[in-house]
Amino acid sequence: MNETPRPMRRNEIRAMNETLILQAAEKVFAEAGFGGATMQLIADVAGLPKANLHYYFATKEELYRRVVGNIFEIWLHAADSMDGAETPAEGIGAYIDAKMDISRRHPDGSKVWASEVMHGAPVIQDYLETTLRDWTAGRAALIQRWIDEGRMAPVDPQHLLYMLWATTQHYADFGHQIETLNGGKPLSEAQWNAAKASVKQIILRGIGVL
Amino acid sequence: MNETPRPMRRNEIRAMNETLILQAAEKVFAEAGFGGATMQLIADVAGLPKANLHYYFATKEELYRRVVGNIFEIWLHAADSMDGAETPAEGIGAYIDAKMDISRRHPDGSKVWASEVMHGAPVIQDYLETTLRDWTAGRAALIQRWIDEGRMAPVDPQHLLYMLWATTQHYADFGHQIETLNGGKPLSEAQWNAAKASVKQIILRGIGVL
DNA sequence: TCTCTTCCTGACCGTATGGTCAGATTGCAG
DNA sequence: CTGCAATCTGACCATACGGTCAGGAAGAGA
Repeated sequence: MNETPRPMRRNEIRAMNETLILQAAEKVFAEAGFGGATMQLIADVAGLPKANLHYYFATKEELYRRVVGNIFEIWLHAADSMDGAETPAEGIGAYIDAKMDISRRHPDGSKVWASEVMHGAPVIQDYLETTLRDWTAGRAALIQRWIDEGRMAPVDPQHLLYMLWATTQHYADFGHQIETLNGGKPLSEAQWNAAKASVKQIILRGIGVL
Repeated sequence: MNETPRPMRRNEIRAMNETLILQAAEKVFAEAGFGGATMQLIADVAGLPKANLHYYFATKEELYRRVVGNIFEIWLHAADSMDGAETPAEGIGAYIDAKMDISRRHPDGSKVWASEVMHGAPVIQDYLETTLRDWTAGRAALIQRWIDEGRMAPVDPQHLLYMLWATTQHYADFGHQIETLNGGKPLSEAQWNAAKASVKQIILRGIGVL
């Protein structure tokens, strides 16, 4: 029953508690939505008194904003895998892999993001209109270049991107449905690989690079 | 300023008000989520006093359950288009058309459904485990039959279904994102047709029937 | 017309929520 | 060791929420 006597540094305390709160918040927001989530529940999950949450994050909305921002960063960086690619098959295949991994490893964050967009993006509309718009334009141009060079079938780049987002994100957002249809059990390692293979197979053949 | 003097029949009153409330509820639940929606706001949108809502629907959860049930019916019936098909291309193409039309015509309902599943299906878990499971098994078997007959490429039927759901539903659930990336304007008639065509093109080629 | 049932609604209630604050505790610089 | 600033938290507050209810208004059947 001896307690760790080591005193904590100020920096450590702040970093640790912020992380603790953000993790708890992500989970609770994912499960209950912004409106359904309560600061009390987040505090309980984080193992801190509610008043302590308000010490680190002034309002519920500020905390929520941070959670959404975090997942948005992860989401955006998945595109790096698409850039260095030699071929369309390689680039888009890697992007699918990356986004499927996000769905698997950050299901809560994915749900929070989906929920935010679904409700009209009340707090991250500016992101959509700047960062995301630029990002999308860039990738659409890259895909269009591939098409112009005759390296893949002529499809609408925008709708291809939507399909990639939708399909990969589905495994996080509708994970509960998938789990139910899987006999109530989460997908196994092998099943995740099969899912990735299926998605890549259909889409890559669909754009004529298989 | 003359008011319509015709007295309303009992049946009419009930049917009209229930419809009015359900429509308002669908909209509000879609915009705010279950937790974020308030009976007061639904009442305002419906143009009725809040107490009147509780006369027709005892609790918020009962009202929500009805909204979810309604969209689930529509969602399930979209599969009828898949059944009478002569070829896989025809059947799956028609299913994509039907589900894209649902996304377009019932975006609010689609969002409510997505939100419900995303949050672990707290009120319609039984549907998932019975109706949806049977439905899915049936369609997967149909697709598998097509594959066995060599009429389409050998893909995992389950993951193909997920891709169909994800891609079509995306145009409703992430409609705000799509709208933002479309310069802030909703998709036009022509753009919706282009979207349908793109989705069908990629998927149908992806399963080797184009 | 009269009676019964359905429909309607303003006022009200208990509770839970987001947020505040004064004061205790604790790491840290000098 | 001392003083300061950062961290912590139980108690508290105003508000908004879901839901109730008594009593009035209005069709329906005789």
